[in-house]
Amino acid sequence: MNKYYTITELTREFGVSTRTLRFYEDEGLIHPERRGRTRLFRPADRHLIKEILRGRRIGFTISEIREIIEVYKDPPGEMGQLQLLMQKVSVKRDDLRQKRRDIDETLAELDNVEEACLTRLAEIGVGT
Amino acid sequence: MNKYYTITELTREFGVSTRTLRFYEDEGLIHPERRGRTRLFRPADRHLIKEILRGRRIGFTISEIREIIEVYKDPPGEMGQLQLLMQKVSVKRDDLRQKRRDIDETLAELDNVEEACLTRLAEIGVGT
DNA sequence: ATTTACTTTTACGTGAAAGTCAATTTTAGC
DNA sequence: GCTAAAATTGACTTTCACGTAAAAGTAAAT
Repeated sequence: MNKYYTITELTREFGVSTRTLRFYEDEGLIHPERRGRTRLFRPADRHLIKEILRGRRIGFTISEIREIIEVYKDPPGEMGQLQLLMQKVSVKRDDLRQKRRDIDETLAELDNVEEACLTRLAEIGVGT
Repeated sequence: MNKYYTITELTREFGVSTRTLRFYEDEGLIHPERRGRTRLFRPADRHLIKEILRGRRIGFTISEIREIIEVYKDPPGEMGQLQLLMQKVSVKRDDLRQKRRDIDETLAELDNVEEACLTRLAEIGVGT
């Protein structure tokens, strides 16, 4: 047992290229095992990839993602580092909340666009 | 009356560079007036910039933003175009909803990180 | 008149995040 | 054991969204 995934299985599941996953490894985001030179991805890697892609979708940079991952791996033991981290968390939180507002506003605008479309369609529809 | 803004006024207000605003003009997102060669921004331009930056924050590309702006300027009169547009709107909406979920999940994770930090701080605090 | 503070255009540069291509292995299926 | 499919590395290329530097024009204040 102890399931392994090949790289292409994961590229298919997540809709990314092999280059992308290798890139993430080069960048130190994931550390798949090896059998010879071939990468073997464990469920934990798969899960991590999922989180990386989520971070990517909301606009985190690779190094921001790496930073978060490393905090999970080993949270800083030193006082100053901890405080710095907490500041960053706070900034990120504000950033994400702003993004949420932006999204909500944009969703509302999309509703407007759609309504305008429907109106237009009705006009045209009647005319023909 | 009829207020004008200079380019640096706006860069200061929005925290972007002059290069950015000129770039947006090159890309056809804004069309400030001119006195001689100097750009004069009207309130409408200012408002548009605000929307551009909002689009940017949630990860729209320049051409996506341009597309939205042009829809506002003149909504397509042709049936096929309208339907295409509505499809795009629908896709965008799904995309934004996904992003909102991503954000909520990440906010929850940030809470975890913060709690871990606080726990750590307490441990260290007690020890010293 | 000169300084100071902006503003302009043109053009090349940059960093992030991959994409693409080529030239080898490696592995799996028979 | 062979061959086709899959995986590897490495180098080069691309796209996006500006940054940066140079050279020059404008405008108001001193």
